[in-house]
Amino acid sequence: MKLTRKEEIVIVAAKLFKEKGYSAVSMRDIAQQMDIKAASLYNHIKGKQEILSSLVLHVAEKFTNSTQTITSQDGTALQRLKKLIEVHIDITVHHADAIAALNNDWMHLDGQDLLDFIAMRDQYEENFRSIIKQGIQEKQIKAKEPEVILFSILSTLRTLYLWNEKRGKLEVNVLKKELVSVLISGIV
Amino acid sequence: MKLTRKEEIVIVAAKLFKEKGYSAVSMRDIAQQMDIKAASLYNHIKGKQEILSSLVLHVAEKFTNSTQTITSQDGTALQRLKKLIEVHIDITVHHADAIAALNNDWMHLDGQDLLDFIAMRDQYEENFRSIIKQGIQEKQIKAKEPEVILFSILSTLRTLYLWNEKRGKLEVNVLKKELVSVLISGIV
DNA sequence: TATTGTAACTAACAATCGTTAGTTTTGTGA
DNA sequence: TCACAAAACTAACGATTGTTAGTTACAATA
Repeated sequence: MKLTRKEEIVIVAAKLFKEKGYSAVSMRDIAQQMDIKAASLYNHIKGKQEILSSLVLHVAEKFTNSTQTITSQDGTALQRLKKLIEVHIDITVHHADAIAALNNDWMHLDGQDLLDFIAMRDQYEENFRSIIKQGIQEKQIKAKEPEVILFSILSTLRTLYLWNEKRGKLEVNVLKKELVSVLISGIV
Repeated sequence: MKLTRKEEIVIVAAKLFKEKGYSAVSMRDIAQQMDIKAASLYNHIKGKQEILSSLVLHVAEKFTNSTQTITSQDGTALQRLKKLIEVHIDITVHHADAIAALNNDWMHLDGQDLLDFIAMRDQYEENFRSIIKQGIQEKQIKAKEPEVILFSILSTLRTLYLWNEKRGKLEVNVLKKELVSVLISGIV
């Protein structure tokens, strides 16, 4: 499980991007954090943009792939929705830094990378939406405005990366159970 | 209701910050959007930092003040929690651009402004937390991990600014009612 | 030992950044 | 009409940006 030098750079950069955002982090910042000079980075990567796109597209693909699997599974809409939430939590816990960039810096992607990202993002969202609508049709989910439900769940999941450090003692499986319960059944 | 030139600048800057983030927006970008040259901005503001702090601290104070009022009101914890959510929605709908900066660019504040912001943010969060804990004690709210409940509600509220454009047809009062219902009573 | 590929280095580039100084235009009230 | 303040302008500054060119240090392999 030895990391390539490029992978090390991407990981270090992700931490910095999370703190200050892509635009506020310079190549010299990244280099300093790796104890080398900025020019040396270019032995391993094409440029700053490549760091961002490696970071963002890699984890975006992870989301897309996991989603596809679940959507084509058996069970009720509500069961698939729960499963979707759990998988999102799993990925978030294991890629918190990359998800910070995905959430906050995706607009700094350029060209085809940007188009690819938006396509995956839209597809991911559409997946959630259709499952929620199925749930309403099957009368498992309240006949509320589906967009409000979608927005509420996605907001919580997308911001989870911020909360991952403070999670602390709370084990992942407990977090999953509690969060699914709060999102699905409410708090009263 | 005539705006000062400084207020115009802050409003224009807020829109740009929302799109690309504080660091990626140059003074020349802001100036261009106002059809003047970058140097002319300095007749009205001290610098780029002042734009950010005007933007962020102003709306942060609005949140803080509204919160204080509600916390010292009568009623059950659950009623106060609902009221808190509604007020948050109100402020968000009317200051969506400023809230983008508050969410994503607060770390670029400097000196006392940064300290003031963090203090207000922590206080706001603590307010929500204590009301939730009261609700659990009064057995109106499920005895779930209070941090999970807090996180779930705050995440949704904080991300609402993103969703404000797509809200479109949905009227503010309907949004409030639906969102409070989803956050409190769940979706099943 | 000689060779080769990896990964670091120094130095510098053009472009852009926030900002300042000094000057000119524009609008308003006496 | 004149005076003054508000708000624009041009030009330029030093610093920092991402990146390139060319060179050197070091380890593994033949």
